[in-house]
Amino acid sequence: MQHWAMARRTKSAAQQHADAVAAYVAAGGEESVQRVITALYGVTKKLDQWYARQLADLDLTQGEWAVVAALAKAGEESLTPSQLAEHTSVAPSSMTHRLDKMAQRGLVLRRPDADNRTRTFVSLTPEGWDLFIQSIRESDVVESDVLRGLTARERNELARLLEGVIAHLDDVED
Amino acid sequence: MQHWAMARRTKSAAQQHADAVAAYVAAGGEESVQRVITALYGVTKKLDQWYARQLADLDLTQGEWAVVAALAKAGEESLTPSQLAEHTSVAPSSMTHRLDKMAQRGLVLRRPDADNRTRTFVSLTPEGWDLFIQSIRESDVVESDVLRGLTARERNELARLLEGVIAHLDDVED
DNA sequence: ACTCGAAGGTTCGACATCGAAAGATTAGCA
DNA sequence: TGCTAATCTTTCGATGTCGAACCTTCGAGT
Repeated sequence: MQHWAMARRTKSAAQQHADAVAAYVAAGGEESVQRVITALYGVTKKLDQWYARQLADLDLTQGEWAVVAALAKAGEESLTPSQLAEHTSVAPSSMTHRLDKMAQRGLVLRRPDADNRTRTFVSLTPEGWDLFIQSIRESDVVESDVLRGLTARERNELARLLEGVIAHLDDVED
Repeated sequence: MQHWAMARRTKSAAQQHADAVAAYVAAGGEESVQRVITALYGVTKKLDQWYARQLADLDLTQGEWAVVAALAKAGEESLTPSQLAEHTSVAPSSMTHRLDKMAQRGLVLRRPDADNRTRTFVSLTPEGWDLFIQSIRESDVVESDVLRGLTARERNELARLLEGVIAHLDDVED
């Protein structure tokens, strides 16, 4: 048996995680910190891969989905293109063409602000809402699957800890 | 006091998290799942914003950093452009120009494989390693700051739970 | 009322990324 | 050996994103 036969095997997610943490710690990172941060990105990477496939099925871009989700989270309130750019981490100039495409497809609606004519309001159409709801339901299945290694108790504990991190997020130096 | 005076205020990270979970649950997602997944992305979003600033200081692209990190994780072994594309979630064709730029800058080194002349090995130069180590040390400071809302015990518990999720990641249907 | 600076959205040129196809090499097999 | 399929990298045309400049409109101060 030749050693290189195994050298090119695909590594498990756990092994990749361990390798990454080892590299970060070797470079001077603190272990408990790197374990958490690396694990966080390990999980989101796997989720992102699945989302990419789901979005391809819906013929949606990652960025277009971000717009739908941001508008859905805003509920009844409309958002401006600038606010959408901020929420979806993109340059305002990029939002113009994105909204053009989405409006043409009937997912969003642009409406001028009567009080301030430099401003434009964007909102979800019923089709946009349908897309959002359908997507969330499909995602929920996979997300549950990703978390199935945890008991209900552990899942709640995980949520509690992460929300504890979020609670202090605004205090972090920008 | 007018109600709209507060309507445009920037929301706290915790409030944004709560809004997002509410929207997902309203759309049919299961609450405990959505709390975890949403919190996960809430934390990484904040981290991504900080990384973006740090990378801008180093005059590095997100994608270029991903290449440096992937090579560092591989340790002494070299990786091929295809493997790098796989690891950094990018099309192989995109890797060509990226490596061109990085090689010209002296961060990576392209070396032909003597055994298989269609293949090319890529490795970090000493300058690339320096960049990696410097970056990790700077990141570690902010990452620690992000996690400072947790006690040492909680941080270990968080790492344990996330690693539990990762352990089952390979079983998830692709 | 007038001016000037700020804010919001869009246009523009430059560049990164993508998928498809090409080019080169290797491995399998008759 | 010779043929074919597979693998790996690169090239190419199309598209999305970015930062800067531009245009319009609002608001504050005189």
